[in-house]
Amino acid sequence: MTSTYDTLLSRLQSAFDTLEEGADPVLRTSDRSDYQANGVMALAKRLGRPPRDVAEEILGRAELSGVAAVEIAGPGFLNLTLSPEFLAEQLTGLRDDDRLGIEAVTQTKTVVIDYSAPNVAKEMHVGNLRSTVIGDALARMYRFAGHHVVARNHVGDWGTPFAMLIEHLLDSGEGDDATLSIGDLDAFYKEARTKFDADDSFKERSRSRVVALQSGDPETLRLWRVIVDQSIAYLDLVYRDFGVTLTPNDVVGESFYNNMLSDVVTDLAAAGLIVESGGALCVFPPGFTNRDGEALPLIVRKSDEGFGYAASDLAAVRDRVDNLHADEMLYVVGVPQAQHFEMVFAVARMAGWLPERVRCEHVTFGNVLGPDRKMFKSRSGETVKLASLLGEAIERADAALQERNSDLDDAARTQLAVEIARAAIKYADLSTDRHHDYIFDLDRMIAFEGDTGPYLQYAHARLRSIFRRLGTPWESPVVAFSLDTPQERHLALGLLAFPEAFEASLATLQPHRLCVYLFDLAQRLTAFYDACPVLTSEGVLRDQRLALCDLAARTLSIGLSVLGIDAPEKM
RNA sequence: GCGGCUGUAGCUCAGCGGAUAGAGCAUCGGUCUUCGGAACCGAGUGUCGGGGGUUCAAAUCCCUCCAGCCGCACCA
Repeated sequence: MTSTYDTLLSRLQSAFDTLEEGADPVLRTSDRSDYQANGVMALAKRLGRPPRDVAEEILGRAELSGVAAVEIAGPGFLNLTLSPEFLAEQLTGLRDDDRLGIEAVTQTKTVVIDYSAPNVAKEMHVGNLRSTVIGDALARMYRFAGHHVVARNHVGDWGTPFAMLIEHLLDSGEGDDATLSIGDLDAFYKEARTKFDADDSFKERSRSRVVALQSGDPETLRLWRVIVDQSIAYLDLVYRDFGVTLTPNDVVGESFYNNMLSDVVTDLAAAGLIVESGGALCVFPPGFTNRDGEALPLIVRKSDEGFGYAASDLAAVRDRVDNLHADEMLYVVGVPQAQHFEMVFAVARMAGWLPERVRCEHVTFGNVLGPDRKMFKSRSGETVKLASLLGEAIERADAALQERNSDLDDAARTQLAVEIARAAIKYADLSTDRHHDYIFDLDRMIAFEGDTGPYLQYAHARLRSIFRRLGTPWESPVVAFSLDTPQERHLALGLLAFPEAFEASLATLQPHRLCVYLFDLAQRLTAFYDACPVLTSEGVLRDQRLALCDLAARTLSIGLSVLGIDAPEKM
């Protein structure tokens, strides 16, 4: 079905086109009418005519009869009020559409989304939260839109940190390495790090160990494998706990690109892009300077002949374009890496590895802050582990559920607590503009009131309970939606706006737009719910209201699931 | 120094070229003998960091200043 917005837009567009080809009607939802078109003023300006005049002419040419009533207001706004017939028709269209008006794309693209990317030797912590949550939401949204998503979890399983770990492992005696738990590894990593920072000879040995790793020394690789295997198994558990779609198959870490790194250098050299500087092999993409105003290099091979992460990132670009046939590549990585990615993309373009047709974007995000507005840390000043974050959220959700003395048994209640906890954490992360930092406040995000994940889940569960109370399976009858109360109409308009909200959210890679939409819908819903009796109403009115409830429940369910948030049937 | 990001109601955040700047929380006041009250309705508060400029129209675009955060060659 054609969405309400698209229908209006195309009608208006035809009329605008007759005055100036391609003139933008600037169609928006409105608080003064259902929709408003603001494009007349700009057009009139270009035409050198009085705006209201132009508005009249557009009105005369737009085929809107049966669709919307239009009024010219103020300097030349077009205020559109949807006709009852059109509203009813659109709602009927939604009723029969599993996708609620969101059409699957006709051209399926292969979209490679690089996200999460923890370090395999460490436990996952808040620093990994946003990439994981935002990336997973984008992956789900792309899939729903009908694209082919290839998730890549570019874990840090290579290079100096790993060399450092192996070196430390040798120092302290390997022992029964097969029993190294991830908790041990985390402590182990910290020890190694401390030693690396304090001890120059250890640092040197680590650097040589990188080379051994990169050149495939068997003993080095054996130790490496031990650590990696355990880490991947651990990561999988965390992703499952959080309801993240990443699997071990998506783990394609830095190590994967190891055997492509020398080709990166050779091919860059062949293209005449490599410059040696201070013993390192570099590419100088134009437009990047350091603090002294000198050209800034992208170091592809370090002076110790080890490869840096620029090399593996370049190899990854080639792999994704050549072997995965990516039409679009997203890197969900924090903003501090902005310059690095700009340089990598620039070099890839210079080398001809990244064709113009491939959209390649660094999807940045801000920091997670504590209540003091500084980087979120535990009371003791340590980074907070995702497992403990979720654990605490689950405890609180569970406690809240127990207070409501529901009829759930322990197992069901615990499961529900998990779903609520995930929703709280994910929604808090997704619902603000990803560019901004946000303050992590568990009390607020897990509240059942306000703009929170649990509130949206509850809105959905309330609807589902209505249908449960019916006692018999309900199938939406053909109803003539008449929408006689303002709340019904308001809700209906909200339901019809789902496609544009979804599409805008996806097009801008900003999941928070979908969150804003869903919260607004939930508010319309509760207002409706309060003003319009459903089960106690009768006849066609009851059918109509049930149909609205059904649509709202489906919209919330799809909207939440596409964000990676569960929509429980019962709360 | 250069570059980037951020500065909107007491707090947390939407809005990013359109008509009186919105929501949640908190505060205050109401509603309803609940189709699940984990509800609804109403009220108040804003130099949209400051100052210039562009525009019929600026929180939104440009310049500048202030404040804060981040990045700026061999750690990823």
